[in-house]
Amino acid sequence: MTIKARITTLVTQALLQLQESGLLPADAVLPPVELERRAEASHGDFSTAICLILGRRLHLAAAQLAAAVAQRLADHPDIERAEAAGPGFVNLFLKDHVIREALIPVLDQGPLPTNLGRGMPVLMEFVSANPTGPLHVGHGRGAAFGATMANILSACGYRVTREYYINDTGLQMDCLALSIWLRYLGLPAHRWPPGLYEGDYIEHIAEALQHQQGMTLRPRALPDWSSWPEPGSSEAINQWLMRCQEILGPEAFAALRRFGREAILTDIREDLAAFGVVFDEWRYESELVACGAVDRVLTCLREAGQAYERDGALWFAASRFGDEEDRVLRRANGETTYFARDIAYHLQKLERDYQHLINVWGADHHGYVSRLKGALEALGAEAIRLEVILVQFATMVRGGRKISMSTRSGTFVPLRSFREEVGRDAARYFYMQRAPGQHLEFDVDLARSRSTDNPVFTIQYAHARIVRVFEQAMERGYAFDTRRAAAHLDLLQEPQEQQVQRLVTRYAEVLETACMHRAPQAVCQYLLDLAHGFHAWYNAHVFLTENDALRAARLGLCHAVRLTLQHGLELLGVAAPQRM
RNA sequence: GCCCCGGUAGCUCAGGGGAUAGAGCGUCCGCCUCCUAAGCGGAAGGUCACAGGUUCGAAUCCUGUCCGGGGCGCCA
Repeated sequence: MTIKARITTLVTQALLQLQESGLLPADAVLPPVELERRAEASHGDFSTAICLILGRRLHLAAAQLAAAVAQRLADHPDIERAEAAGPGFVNLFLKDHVIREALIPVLDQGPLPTNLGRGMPVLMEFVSANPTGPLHVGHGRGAAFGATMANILSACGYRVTREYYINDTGLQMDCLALSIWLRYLGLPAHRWPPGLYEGDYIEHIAEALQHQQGMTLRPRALPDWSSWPEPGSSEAINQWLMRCQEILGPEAFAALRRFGREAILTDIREDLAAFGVVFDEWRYESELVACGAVDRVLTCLREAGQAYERDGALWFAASRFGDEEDRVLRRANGETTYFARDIAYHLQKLERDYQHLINVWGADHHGYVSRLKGALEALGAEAIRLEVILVQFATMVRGGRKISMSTRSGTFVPLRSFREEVGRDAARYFYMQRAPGQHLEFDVDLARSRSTDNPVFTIQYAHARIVRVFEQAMERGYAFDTRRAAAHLDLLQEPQEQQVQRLVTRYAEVLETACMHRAPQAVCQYLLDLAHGFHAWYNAHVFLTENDALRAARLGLCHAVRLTLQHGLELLGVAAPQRM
């Protein structure tokens, strides 16, 4: 239990006592007590506006209520001082022993996991980039956010499964196969129909294909490209695809598609692993299609009267569920749309043993959310269990110049080169510094700087410094044990070490806040605060003093800080270096 | 045209009905005989875009306006 939860209970009990004593009406329904941490030291460790809220609801004088609450709490052994302030706030100052008692378990085991989630199984889907090319920096933000959020949920007692959904059916995969084949046959890209995939990676895959298959996918006579449909025409891609499939035959074409898919997935997997992002499940859309799940969904929607035929296509009545217009499920050519397959996928997700689903999507999908939820509702599924977190795009700034990212503009900075440029640690941290729903401006130069300008460096440096302190202690023959440290924590009376102790014991609250609000940026901010608190302390006082008891206590607090930094950095996917 | 996100310190952004609005960077002034000065302390810096409204109380909620970013396919 966090200190905050404990004190919240105390305040609630005080209010109940006021009800018993008649100061508050016995039949009043008490709103949940909320405690605030305020920056202002004179506002104590916690402050609450509960009396203002009650005063308004029950038409009572808030200041008098606050005084009564403060009076009830003042004698509690955990409370140093309780005072009514301003128009009706109650400010609470904790006894030092409350902080110390919360600190002692951290000395032994590091920060303890909280149990907010009570083991609830959660499926978290993120990245899920189409296997048509390497990841770019836009995917990087989703990857960093998904991985970090999953870590935080997990640290807060949820049972999290991390899933990557592979969109490996549909037109885009056909285009990938065609692109590889054209490159393999040596046709220069400027003669391809526009909309196909170019780039070095296509060439590498074509080379690998040749390496593996030789020239077996080459027709006896090279196609006379000039007789193929004009690349610029609107139907060029479809016609080129048809010709390609005629030449290769369905099986070879399918094999080509799989080859391209696996090559790209291998690349994506390696890229993510190097970014510290690991998945538990990789699900193929093609398997969903193969097992008939998509067809079943279409049948169900039709039977439910929520789908109809028009212009040769099958439509979902999305407008009945708050969408602007109805949406196509199956095209006139018989192909199902991405939308139809995604309904099947999410229906299947809901049927698996998860109580809650979280999707991390790029902000460009925002219009898609209501449509998907509508379809799930139409099928009688609990769409409410699906939570979609939209991650806004990131802008890169290098040398004062913006490099804008957009799906359409085609300015893709590959995640790999970006990661190699700024380093994994800075990349992961900077991506998480801002709320997911906010546009992010990524300062590449700042992320690269190896100085105090850079928050991730400040934090890592604090960790490395503590490691160094312990090395020095060893060299001087000072033994360290946590029990001795725990026994002398009461000697830590300097303002900086008081501050650091409070920061350390606040960590669990920060995690719970970050978890509930889906706000990993709170962890970044906290770690920076803790690092600053530590550096200030380090600068003001010598830890390795001659005084055995004081030294033990200071080393103990150092140790707790280090374990907390390490824990937080691990959640963010950032290294906690031994030295710098 | 419709939809989403935003406008808070010079810059990048937290906060998102409650007290004197915060952090990092930048600027200015200080601090090493000492465990990493890759550090620390202090100062200056604000009409929370604008106008109405709700409220005992609005940066926060509502409406409108202006400005910026993004999205709107029988692609995925």
